[in-house]
Amino acid sequence: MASLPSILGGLDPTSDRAVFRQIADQLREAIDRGRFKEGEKLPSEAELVEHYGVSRMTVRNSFSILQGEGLVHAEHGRGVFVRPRPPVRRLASDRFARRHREQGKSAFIVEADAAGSHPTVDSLEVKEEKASQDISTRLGSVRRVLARRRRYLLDGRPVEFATSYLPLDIARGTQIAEPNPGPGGIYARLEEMGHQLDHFEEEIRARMPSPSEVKTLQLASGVPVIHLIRTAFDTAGRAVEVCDTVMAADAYVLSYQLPAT
Amino acid sequence: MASLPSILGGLDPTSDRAVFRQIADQLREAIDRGRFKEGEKLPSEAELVEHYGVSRMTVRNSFSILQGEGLVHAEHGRGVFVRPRPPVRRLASDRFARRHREQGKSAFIVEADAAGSHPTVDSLEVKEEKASQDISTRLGSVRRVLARRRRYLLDGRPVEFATSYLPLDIARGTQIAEPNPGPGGIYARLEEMGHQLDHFEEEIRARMPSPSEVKTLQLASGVPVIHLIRTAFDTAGRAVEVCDTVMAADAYVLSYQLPAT
DNA sequence: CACGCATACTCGTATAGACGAGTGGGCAAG
DNA sequence: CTTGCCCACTCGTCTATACGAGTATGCGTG
Repeated sequence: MASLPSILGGLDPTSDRAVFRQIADQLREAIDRGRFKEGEKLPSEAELVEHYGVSRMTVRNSFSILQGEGLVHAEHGRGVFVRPRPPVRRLASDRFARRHREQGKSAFIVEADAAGSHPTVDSLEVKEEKASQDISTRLGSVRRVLARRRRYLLDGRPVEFATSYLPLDIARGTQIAEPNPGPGGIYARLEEMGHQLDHFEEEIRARMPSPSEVKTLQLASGVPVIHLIRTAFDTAGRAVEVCDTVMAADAYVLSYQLPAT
Repeated sequence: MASLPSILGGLDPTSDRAVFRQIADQLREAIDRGRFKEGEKLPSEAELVEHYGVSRMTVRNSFSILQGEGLVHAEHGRGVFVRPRPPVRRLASDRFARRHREQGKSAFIVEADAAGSHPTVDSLEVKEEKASQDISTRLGSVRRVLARRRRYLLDGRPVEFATSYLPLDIARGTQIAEPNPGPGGIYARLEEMGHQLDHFEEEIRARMPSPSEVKTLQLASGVPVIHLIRTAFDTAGRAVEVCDTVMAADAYVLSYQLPAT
């Protein structure tokens, strides 16, 4: 690495911009310019204290800004590193097309294999429970539901946590209530059972994760989540499933096709 | 407000959870439980220093966690407040349907009026410029484009910043190159000019905002942005427009309909 | 009554120091 | 050579203090 002074400038004491912001600005610019590359270690707190002639808390303050922006992450005992951008998963709007259900494996597995990643699914929980107000409304005033929870990982990294809710009168006693719903997933089962699927509605929000989401998805600070709520409707117009998904935003690009009519 | 001890508990010195995290946890829980309501002022730093018997930096550290989560925001000289959740704008997948173009006003104005908000559009800039690598690719290897930039505000609050890019051979010299593209917007003009629209593709990402986005959208800390890139295709299969939009994530819910076929 | 100023309270910025805990490399003992 | 320990370096947590700057309130002056 080049010497610090050649990468980072000095402070402007006449500026009304706070010192820790100036330092953050310089580090951010250096990262943007590629002076520090992905995964690379930034100068240590002590080095920056030396370089800028400020106190350690001021340097830490600068780092915390960059952390909040999702640009860097700190590792205890090792240093502060430029956060690598993980490979993203692209979700296309035809991902639930019937033709994709005809294979044996789930969409997640097929897709990850094709991308050369190693997919895993865990935290499987299937149980009956009371429907929340929101889920009840979306499913048309049901009291209790079958909930299927699972977590998806790519190369060991959790990227998505999803819960499917189905009305009991549809799901109880069927293979949908089993841990393994069989080839093609629950949508294939629903169609076999006569609930011909008509369309899906997806609602998308983005926000910062709750502490429990940080834990479940092992999120670095400064990484938002995409919250997607999908409702599946059958040809009778009935909502037959609601799937609530929380995704690590840095691992996903969602893609949709809209008709112009 | 009830007394502090009745709302916030004490610290657990035996816990290995850091003190500032414990304090953040207690404040978060109090907010979640509604003990502090939206827009309400939290106890001041000094009060919490007193209550917990810790130093001020520790309390500030706790606040900075909650700020990063987007739960609270600080106002210099006033206090720290529970961040109110602003009214959201719902974008439906039929928002570009032809029937919506037949009115004189833009979709944004119509929709906001209906919701009882006061809409504004500003920062209008229309100019020819060199296409970025990405835009060029999306539009099919064009060198230069017409760029239309504008910012949308609801009740004075910026919520969205958008730039449309069009190939010069389509846009140059037409009303699309004027500040006011006329009733129904540029999509209406494109269709009048023979570019019958066939479908749109939208790509959605979520991430933390850059400093310039924080400024333009006046974002509070802890608010991510939704980055949406839409490409419009005509019936000849040509990409006739790319619209790059950055939205304050707390102001939007996107909604899509997908066919099940 | 209206205005302006003093003042107390708020958060913002910065310093200096202390100790703890995780990491990794080097060195010494086996 | 291998093992295990020590040490240097890293970030994590916390205290105590100081001054600055924005806000709001009340009081006194005009």
